[in-house]
Amino acid sequence: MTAMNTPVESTKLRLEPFKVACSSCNLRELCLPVGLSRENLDRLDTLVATRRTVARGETLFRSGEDFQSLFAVRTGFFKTCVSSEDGRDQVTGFQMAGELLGLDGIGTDSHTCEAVALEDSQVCVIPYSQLEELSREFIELQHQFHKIMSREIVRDHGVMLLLGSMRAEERLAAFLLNLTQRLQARGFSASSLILRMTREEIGSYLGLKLETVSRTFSKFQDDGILEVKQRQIRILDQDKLQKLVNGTHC
Amino acid sequence: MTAMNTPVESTKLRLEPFKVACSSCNLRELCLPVGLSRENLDRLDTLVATRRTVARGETLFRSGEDFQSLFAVRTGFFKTCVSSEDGRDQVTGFQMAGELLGLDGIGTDSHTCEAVALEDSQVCVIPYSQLEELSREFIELQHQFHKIMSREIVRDHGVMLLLGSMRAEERLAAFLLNLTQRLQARGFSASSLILRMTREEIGSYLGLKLETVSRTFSKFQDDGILEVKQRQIRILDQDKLQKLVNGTHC
DNA sequence: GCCGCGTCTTGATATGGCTCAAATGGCCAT
DNA sequence: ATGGCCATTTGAGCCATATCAAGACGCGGC
Repeated sequence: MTAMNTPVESTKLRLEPFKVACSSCNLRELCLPVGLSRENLDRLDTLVATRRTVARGETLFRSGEDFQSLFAVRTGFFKTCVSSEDGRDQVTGFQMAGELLGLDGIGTDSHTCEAVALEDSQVCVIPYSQLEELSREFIELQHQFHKIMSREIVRDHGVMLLLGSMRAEERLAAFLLNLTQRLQARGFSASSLILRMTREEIGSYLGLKLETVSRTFSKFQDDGILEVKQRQIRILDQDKLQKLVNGTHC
Repeated sequence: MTAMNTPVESTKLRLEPFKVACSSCNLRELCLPVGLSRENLDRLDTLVATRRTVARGETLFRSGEDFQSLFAVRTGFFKTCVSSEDGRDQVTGFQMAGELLGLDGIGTDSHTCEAVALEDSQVCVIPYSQLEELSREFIELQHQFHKIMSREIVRDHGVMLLLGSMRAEERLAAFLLNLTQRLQARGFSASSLILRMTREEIGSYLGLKLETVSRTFSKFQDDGILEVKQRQIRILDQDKLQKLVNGTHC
């Protein structure tokens, strides 16, 4: 997919100065511009003026780095990870087109997690101080921004529920349903997807070891719930997946 | 402690119309007013005009309820829980004086978790639409509010790390250190505390069963790390606790 | 086409935390 | 003080997932 830009010297920050407009972006119904009027959309365009390309495997920002901007995923796929002093780390989320990265940095003016591209990606750069300024001027932007932050908190609570009280099969089922739901909202198939992350990354997100993730995929396949060909997944029985999540397993 | 108001008909919503001022509140350095100038503090006072008393065991808001206001804990102690359709539930946090409740409601205009008082408590009511309005007027309020939301996200990521990758002892150690840190910031002892929640609630928060929590407390006592008398905890060896969290156990 | 490496699968075994069960202790209402 | 109830502790056995290990698969580079 997303076969863009030939590989160049990595780590080098690549900004695209050409004008990229929220007002004409096909993600505007999913992203920050939700709810903005035509005219306010134009104002937003003055703010979101640059894009940045991040090659697969590269880091958009790291823990400890100065926080300056939020990023909206334009194309591609990211993971975010936190790590403790002793080197343990935990994937805290996977982000796809239209989703915001960097909200963690606002609280302390420096990032507390790192964001890594899982495929060649492009993000829109949203300078935070300008976003604050603009959101003081029009209420819909303020509103939408607050909603996005709040939903991130709610999402996190959902992950806590998953990590705190679900068994391996339930976790993986919940994960797959969540992914497909989000993909579907972006116009992709509800039943067929390509995983952009490794079993280990899925495991980290779900609080499981990669072997357990792999075994659970195999079990789902044996049970006729999924067809698994490496990272290519087809969902054969959405109902069973849903029932697993709802704890209808006893 | 906090021996206030004699028990009355519960569930009944109790508002205190008398003027309560952020500007003279001893929590203003921990709470929403952080960073506000004298004069802006006065403006904030016009917004935060009522308090609400919540008796131990009562609910401040429930999942599904309309979201109208945020709440700042003035005195007392709360837990927040989310629950899945199948009745599983998960404590997502414990809140003490100066901390905000209700941020989950912004995203969908209705609460997605419930907040229960673990002791007789009092909260300041912060009407959300007025908060938005006022934070469009002065930047410091906007800034502080955003920081609070962002820190909640960062806190949640920390809990994910805990739930996803720590063992029981590490979880409990991290929990105790976090509690004492926050209590200390409020002028309480760093080494002695009274738990306001049951073993089961701690377990839910930490993704453990109550028996495991109890056993781990006992083990910490045997190891000379804690003195445990029911809910009264004294920390005898803060260093060992810290080392447990940092994974220096191998 | 073949090699090498990273990813994934699968098996065997170990174990941390869960489950079930019973006993103890505190506290409130009488 | 007494009884009853809820929270807590503790024990014994079990199970889900981790760990360790080996092999298979697939992909990019030569």
